[in-house]
Amino acid sequence: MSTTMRDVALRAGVSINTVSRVVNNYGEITEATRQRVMTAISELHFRPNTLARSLVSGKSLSVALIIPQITDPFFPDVALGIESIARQHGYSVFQCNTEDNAQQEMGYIDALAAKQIDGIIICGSRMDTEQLSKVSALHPLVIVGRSPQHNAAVISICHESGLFEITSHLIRLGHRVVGHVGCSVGSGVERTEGYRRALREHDVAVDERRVVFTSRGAIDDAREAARRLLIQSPEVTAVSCFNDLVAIGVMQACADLGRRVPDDVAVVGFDDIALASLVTPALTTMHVPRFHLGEMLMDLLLRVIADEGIHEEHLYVESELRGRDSCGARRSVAWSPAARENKERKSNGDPAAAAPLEP
Amino acid sequence: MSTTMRDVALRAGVSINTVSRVVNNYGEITEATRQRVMTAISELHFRPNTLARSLVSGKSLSVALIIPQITDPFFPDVALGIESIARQHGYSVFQCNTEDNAQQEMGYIDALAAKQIDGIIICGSRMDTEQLSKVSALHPLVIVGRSPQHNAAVISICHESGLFEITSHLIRLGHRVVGHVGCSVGSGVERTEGYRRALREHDVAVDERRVVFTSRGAIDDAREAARRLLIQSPEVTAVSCFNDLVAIGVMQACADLGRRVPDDVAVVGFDDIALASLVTPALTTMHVPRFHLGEMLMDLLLRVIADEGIHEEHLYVESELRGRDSCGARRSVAWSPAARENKERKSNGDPAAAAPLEP
DNA sequence: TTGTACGCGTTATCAT
DNA sequence: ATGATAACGCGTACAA
Repeated sequence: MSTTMRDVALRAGVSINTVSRVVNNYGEITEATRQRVMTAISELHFRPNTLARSLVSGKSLSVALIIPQITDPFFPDVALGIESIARQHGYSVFQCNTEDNAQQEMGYIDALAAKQIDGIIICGSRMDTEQLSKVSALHPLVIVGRSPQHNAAVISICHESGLFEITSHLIRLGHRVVGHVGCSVGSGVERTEGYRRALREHDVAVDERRVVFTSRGAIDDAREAARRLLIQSPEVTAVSCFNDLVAIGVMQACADLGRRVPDDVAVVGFDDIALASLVTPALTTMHVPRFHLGEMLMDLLLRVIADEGIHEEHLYVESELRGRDSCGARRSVAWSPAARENKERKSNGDPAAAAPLEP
Repeated sequence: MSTTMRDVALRAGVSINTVSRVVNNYGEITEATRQRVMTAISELHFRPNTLARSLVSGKSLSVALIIPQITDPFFPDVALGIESIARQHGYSVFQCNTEDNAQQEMGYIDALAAKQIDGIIICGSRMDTEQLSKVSALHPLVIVGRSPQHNAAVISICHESGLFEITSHLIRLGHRVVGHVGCSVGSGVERTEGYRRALREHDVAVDERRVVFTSRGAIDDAREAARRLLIQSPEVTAVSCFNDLVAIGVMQACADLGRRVPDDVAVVGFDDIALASLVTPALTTMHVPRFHLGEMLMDLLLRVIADEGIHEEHLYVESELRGRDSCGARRSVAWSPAARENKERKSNGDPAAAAPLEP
């Protein structure tokens, strides 16, 4: 067992209380005794027992980060931002992967409550709105990326408007038959809705046969789903996707079927994970500032913890179009004069790279 | 504040002790009182306070995972394996990113000790051998990927023999001028040594001007380093790398300098992160079973925790050659008849894919 | 300025 | 079979 305040007190010839005072810089002490205590502390390598401290204070100085899949490259960046702010404030972070399983997510929340966690951050929850409300009523909680009203603190990525923007981008490039590979869980619903709105607002027909879904947003699933889409609706000239991983699956499906990207099919993603700029062709996508999102999440959680009681607050992180090569030139189209010029440049970059669209 | 055993005891009309008994299935109790307590527990939603429990038991049921960079795709897989086993045994995992900083690493260890952590897993430590020994003497510790003797429990990736194997693979393909982009920290030293041994054992001259280093094993650094290498030693026809990220940096540098991969320069990586099979050309690399490594680490840590006292044990995880496209055909070389055949196939796959080499 | 005593929520030893 | 009671290590009114 490690050394306790008792040991230090004995060694320094003072009471336990005095030790506590110097450890916490509280009350008044003679410089002499403070020194005696200090040396005793360092001689014995004393570290206050956080457990005992937490037991009396009621604060454990630890929070939990619940994510569906740490292996999805989206989350590590967020996790790093969270940990960075947490560290600065003396908080530790429990890592909780739910493996996309709502059951496991609830199991974690239960276990964490028993651990006297001070707060919880949930990214990409697999629970429903009602469950989240309940959790929010019981624990300081910050969630990311769901609809606004949870009587909770939430930071949203602009899913709907993001997919609206990038799908609009495809339409402006001249595409009239735009498919979509979505995700049936989490933020997938909102993102797909943005796709639909873009088509509607630009008077492009929405045909639900050109919309397919993956259940996990993983590359392999997407490859299969995209294969179905491209075979059933070979007329699509562009595909907007739930996220970058899905987009990469779509590009693989294109390769499988002998369709060239971007010449035959333009593909766009979402999130701008590192992978997006490394695949060939480099993926046009919406950049989401993930590290910063993590920082915002932890900052907000600290405020929620400080306020006792329900803390309703809703923030947004803006995403930003990153034009690359995967939706480069469009085949000649009467509609857009720009398309002609683009054709000359072949797939040498997306026009948006030069002139980003306004939101 | 949450409900305590006291509350339950009051409600059920029994003593606190009795509640403790039913919660922990210990001692003998009448079925009647057990039921009374059980209903009180569920009515009040009682969860035992882990902090208090830990304070008396001396075990916190939580461990820490220390890694240099969660954003390096190598680590999330390991983390997932660790968490998977940890969960099964009721342990929680603290996430600790050191940002490649030994100082921060030590800071974490200090803080964790105060948190009464039951054990620590360190991947890719930035501390030196002596510091690690000290830590190992103080806490149940498992480390990964350093030299055998730390009077600690360690699981090693076969760095040296892995790079030996893959570099040998390049030589067998006919390459006689093989460069190397290494990493100056962590396991980089051993890996580079494997590269050197491969050259020596195959009677290929080792020329240190063809060896350059990155300080972090990141893509951008590697791109710069490789640029230097390719300009200073344009005669190299193959490059073996510290890891996949570095290999990708090397491929980028090749693109920058107009050298084609694999036609002009063959490139091989290490680790087989998801990215490796997604870049173009797909990267030939050594596959490291990361999830399984994570499982082994946590299993071992549990044994270390069970044994009190120093636990010396040394396990290995084998890596395995994954032949892909990045070191495909070799230009005609008198030495190897196979090279000729390969030439016909162009870069349609690495020979190793069909016939993996024996270790 | 310093020490005493009690409580945080639980487990465990000893009575009853 | 159940109930007092004393730890576990620390914070903090309150007393000295």
